[in-house]
Amino acid sequence: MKIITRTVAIKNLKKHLGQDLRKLALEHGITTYETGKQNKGWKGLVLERLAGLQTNISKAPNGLSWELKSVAFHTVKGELVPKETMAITMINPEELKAHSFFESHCWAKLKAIVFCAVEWDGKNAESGRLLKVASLDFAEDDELIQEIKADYDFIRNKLITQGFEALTGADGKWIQARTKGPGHGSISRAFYARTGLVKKIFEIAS
DNA sequence: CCATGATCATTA
DNA sequence: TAATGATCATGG
Repeated sequence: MKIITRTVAIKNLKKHLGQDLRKLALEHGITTYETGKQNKGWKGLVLERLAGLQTNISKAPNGLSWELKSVAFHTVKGELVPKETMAITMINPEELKAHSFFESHCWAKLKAIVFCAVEWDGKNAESGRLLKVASLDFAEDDELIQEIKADYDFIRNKLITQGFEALTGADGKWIQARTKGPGHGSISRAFYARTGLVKKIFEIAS
């Protein structure tokens, strides 16, 4: 199996800048929504494919390598802004209690992340152009990181004092602990990056 | 069956 | 319009 580094992945992804993701999905045999069903994760799968990855690094329980994320952007008054929040990683209550921010998967992923901006028009995703690819290297003393850490600590503290169930998407300024489960009664949680954070990240990366 | 991808639906 | 909470397809 071939090892894909961040640099290589970005290089691969940049070859597809400006292209239509939907078409690429078709070429790679990835189901989108055309089967009549709704595959909400297809863009992520396509991107992973384009980067040269196998389709199963997604689980990344150990966060050993880097993360590939895509964000939907839409245009507001001629300016490109993040349309939605972005999932960062699952929350494991026990690990959240045990680890500090810089020990967490959240940080491990955040500091080695590769963002893909995707233009997203409407619900059906007919035109999904790959807008931009950006890699990021956060420093621990970064001002922004300190604020994110504060959010992490807040959420962590709430988990410890009020329990896992008390967490809500309203917590946190830059990151949030939103529900995210299989979707049939079973509910778990994950860290999400708010749109403001996504925007900031792109400003830094530019 | 559950974890992971990320969006969709609902409400304020 | 924005924000939160819930949901779906896929792979192992």
